[in-house]
Amino acid sequence: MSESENATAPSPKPQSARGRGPATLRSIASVVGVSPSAVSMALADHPRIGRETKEAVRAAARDLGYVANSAGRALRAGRSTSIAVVVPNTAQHVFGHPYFMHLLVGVNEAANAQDTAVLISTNPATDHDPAAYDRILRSQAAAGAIIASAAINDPNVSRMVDGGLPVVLIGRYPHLPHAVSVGMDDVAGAAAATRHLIAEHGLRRIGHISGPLEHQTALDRYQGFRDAIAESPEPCVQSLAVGDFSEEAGRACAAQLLDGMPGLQAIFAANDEMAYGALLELRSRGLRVPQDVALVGYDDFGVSRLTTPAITTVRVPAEELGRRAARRLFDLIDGAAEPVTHENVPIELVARESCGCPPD
Amino acid sequence: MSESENATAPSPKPQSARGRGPATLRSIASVVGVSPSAVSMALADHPRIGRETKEAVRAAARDLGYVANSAGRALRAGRSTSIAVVVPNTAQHVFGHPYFMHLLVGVNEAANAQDTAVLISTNPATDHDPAAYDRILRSQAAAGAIIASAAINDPNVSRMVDGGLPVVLIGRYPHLPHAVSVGMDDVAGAAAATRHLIAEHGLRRIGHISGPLEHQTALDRYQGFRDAIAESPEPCVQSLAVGDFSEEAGRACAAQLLDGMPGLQAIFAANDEMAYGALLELRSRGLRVPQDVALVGYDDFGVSRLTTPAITTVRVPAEELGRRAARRLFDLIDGAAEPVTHENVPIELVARESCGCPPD
DNA sequence: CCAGAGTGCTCAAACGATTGAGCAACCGAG
DNA sequence: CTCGGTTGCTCAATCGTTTGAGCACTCTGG
Repeated sequence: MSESENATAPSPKPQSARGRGPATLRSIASVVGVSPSAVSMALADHPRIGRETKEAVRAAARDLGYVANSAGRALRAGRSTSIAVVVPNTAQHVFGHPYFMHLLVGVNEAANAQDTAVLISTNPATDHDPAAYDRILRSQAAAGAIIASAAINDPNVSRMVDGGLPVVLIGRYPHLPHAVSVGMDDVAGAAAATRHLIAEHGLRRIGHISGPLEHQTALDRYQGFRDAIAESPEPCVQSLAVGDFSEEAGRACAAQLLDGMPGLQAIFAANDEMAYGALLELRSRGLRVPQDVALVGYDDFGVSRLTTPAITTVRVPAEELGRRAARRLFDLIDGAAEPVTHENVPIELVARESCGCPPD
Repeated sequence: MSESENATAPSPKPQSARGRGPATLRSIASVVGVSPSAVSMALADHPRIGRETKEAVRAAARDLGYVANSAGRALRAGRSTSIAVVVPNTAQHVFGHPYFMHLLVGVNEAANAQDTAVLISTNPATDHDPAAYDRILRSQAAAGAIIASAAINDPNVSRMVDGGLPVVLIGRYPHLPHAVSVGMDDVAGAAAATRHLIAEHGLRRIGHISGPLEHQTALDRYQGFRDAIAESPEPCVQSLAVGDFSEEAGRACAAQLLDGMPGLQAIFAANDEMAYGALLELRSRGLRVPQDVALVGYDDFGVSRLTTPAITTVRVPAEELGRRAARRLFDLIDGAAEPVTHENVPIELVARESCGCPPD
């Protein structure tokens, strides 16, 4: 009541246009001398706003460094301007894994292109909690979510997929056929790796160190391994040890394979960490890699390149995975026609030394 | 049945309590039969709300899976419930660096404890843009920011520090004495590493591969290197090559040091990536590590542990850095008395094989 | 029987952005 | 001169949450 816009009211209230705090539509409005609505419409390039007004508004917005308040916009629009990247199980080795970081780089890039912020969401160590990411999503802090590295049986995943929020899964989820997901062909990748050992290096007695079998990725890589063995023209002997993607497990599983299978010629590990563990075990037994036992890993996030010998591996294009997942999520959010439910990014065998190939 | 409870208004408005979409204060209110205000106060455990009402509200909130809409809350409160982690310069080697990920783990942990979301903010590749993170902060999507790995001369940093938003810097910023920062004593760390080469292994001719000297971290590590040389009871000879923290630079700088300083006995690299590059160069010249040339790195994010020989390094507690930075940021946001402007987390020398110490 | 205190709620306003409805001014055609 | 259309804005309501003010009621002491 004691207020007005362009008037020079001597009221003590600091309701001034150029007051402290970030610029708002109102502050621009009072500078330009129009209503906040007009400012909003001008910035949106609404046809019913005059050219001069638009120019004046844009100039004032630039001068004041105006950026729309995200809470106000989200509240009105009914949806946030952020997307969330969700990592359901925060075992340290998951969130801390380089895979996740590469994913994030890709997601971030795609999100930047859409002027969208990226929210990281994970569980605290105590998993009896109703899940931190659940709260983030229910609070509508994110317009959608990308879910990475979930176990097959994680009930949270299907709950979120059915939760009404746009969700893109990373990986393959055959038991959730209606879910949108972006993954890679792990079966083909693992088969290629195994076939390389068989066909290029003539190895016949091969052990596989798999990941935990409640992860689809572990299942698929094991499947690819068996496929390659089965399709081999020469008869091959296979063996399996189940690990948990950790270096320690790789070491223990390698020991198990070596003890259980005389004349073992090669080990294919479902990720590089375990391959490195296997390398340590082989080395400690005085076995040479690749001369005595050949070794192949999976992932190629830097680990495998650094070891001596460098580990032959299958490159997982995590960054591309993140990029595509984000783009798909934006399609979902924008309600674009979306018949595609699963997309694979190409994988690639990276032959280094541990399989017996010549060093570079 | 699609209508409100106590009012039998025949209006066609689908204002029903249990309508589609997420639960709101209003929907709880109409279930319980009180006003939205009462619900809000009940959930906040306000003393002026009766015990029975509180219980009914809490039960209804639980049943409906109510989580406060973050946009509404942020708008009303005038501040977001997220914090941002900002990485000003997105050269791939910065955002993609494991350091960043460890930082994120720590930040995330502390943020989870405060029911706060973590926003990742970085620049797209094209840096002519007014900066993506700038927009995030100006849009008030975050209540505060943690800024990681900024160059000394990055004008964005001081702008953000002075921008009114609570900001915690990671690292040491001697030219921004009023800024709150969390870092580590790189001078001491580098001195310890260098001193180890001098005192434990008796080396006297030592080269340093530094990072880009517009980074305080690079300056401090170089300073520590020189301090250790200067304080040595035996006269030492030093030499410097300036890199950019990349493996390629490490390799080139190692070549430069080897060519420029006859009888070089040791190399101290300002990070592990460059130490690894140096290792490759030494190896390609047929020089043995550590017998011919000893090698020390800095960071300990996994790389240095994996190489052969494993690289002696200085452990940077990135996770702890992130944790403390987040906690300090919450202090700032909550307006806690905050005289402390800089805090150091302890560093630790990790002696492995590349310096000449016995393997494990 | 009434003042005063205490209890338990409701009301209304506010945060900032957006948008359908509406209104005033003007122009050209009839 | 008036009617219809167009232009260029303003108004008011809305999103969901929070909170100071206020209202109705009960209890207690005098």
